[in-house]
Amino acid sequence: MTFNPSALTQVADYFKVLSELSRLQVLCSLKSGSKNVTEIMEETGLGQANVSKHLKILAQSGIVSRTPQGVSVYYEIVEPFIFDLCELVSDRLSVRLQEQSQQLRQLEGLRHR
Amino acid sequence: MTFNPSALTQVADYFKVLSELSRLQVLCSLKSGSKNVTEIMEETGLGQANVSKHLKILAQSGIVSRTPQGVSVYYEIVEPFIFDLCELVSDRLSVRLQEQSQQLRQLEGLRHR
DNA sequence: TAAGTGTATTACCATATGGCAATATGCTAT
DNA sequence: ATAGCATATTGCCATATGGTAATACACTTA
Repeated sequence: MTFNPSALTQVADYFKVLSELSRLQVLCSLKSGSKNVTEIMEETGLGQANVSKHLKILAQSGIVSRTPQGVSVYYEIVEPFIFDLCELVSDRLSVRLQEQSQQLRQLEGLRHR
Repeated sequence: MTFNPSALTQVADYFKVLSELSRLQVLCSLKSGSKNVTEIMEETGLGQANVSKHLKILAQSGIVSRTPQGVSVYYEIVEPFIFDLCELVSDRLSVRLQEQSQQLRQLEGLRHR
């Protein structure tokens, strides 16, 4: 246990924010730049209250920023770091699949002896 | 939305596994090497049923391996990659704190003009 | 000021999940 | 075979959380 409990808790909470499909969808829709709630709704297909709730969580966790602008409110990624995390995980999952199919092929080879 | 929904779901699920303090504690206790359930219980202070349940989740998600050995069952990290993820997040959180205290100092400086 | 638009909040439901006690299962040794 | 230990599973409870409809709030424009 090289991590202390408090730090571990913070790490867990960070992962928790990224552990919901809807939030990842919101983040991905913000990847191409600042957007307001309506635009995010349209791009993700999520409901208004839902998007608002998720944006609040993302803003509170410091991943996106919130800037009211006239009638609407624009949100923007302030921690592109999260996309690095997502890509690392995504890559790792790809590698897994490759390894699995590799093992499958080896099994197939054995069967035909 | 450069990610497709299916891949995003898998990424979210991966983060979900890492988003619980108890599971991170179990993983950290395994960082120093293979351990059985009792050892993990002692090191983490978690209950037996609890540890067993979390280990099942970790094994199913392919992060740890399970090898029965006599009376006991040994678990082992098979994806050290997760520690990279944790460190990245931990580092990012540290940087945040530094930035915040930096901003605080700047505010202090302004107040004393 | 009133109407309209965009966003936030509230209330509610359904579901998921962590923790725990009790029980079941599995292995070992006597 | 039986007793004993280690692990897994089950059932239960409390809590947390996502989704949605309804409502409240904020800003703009006529």
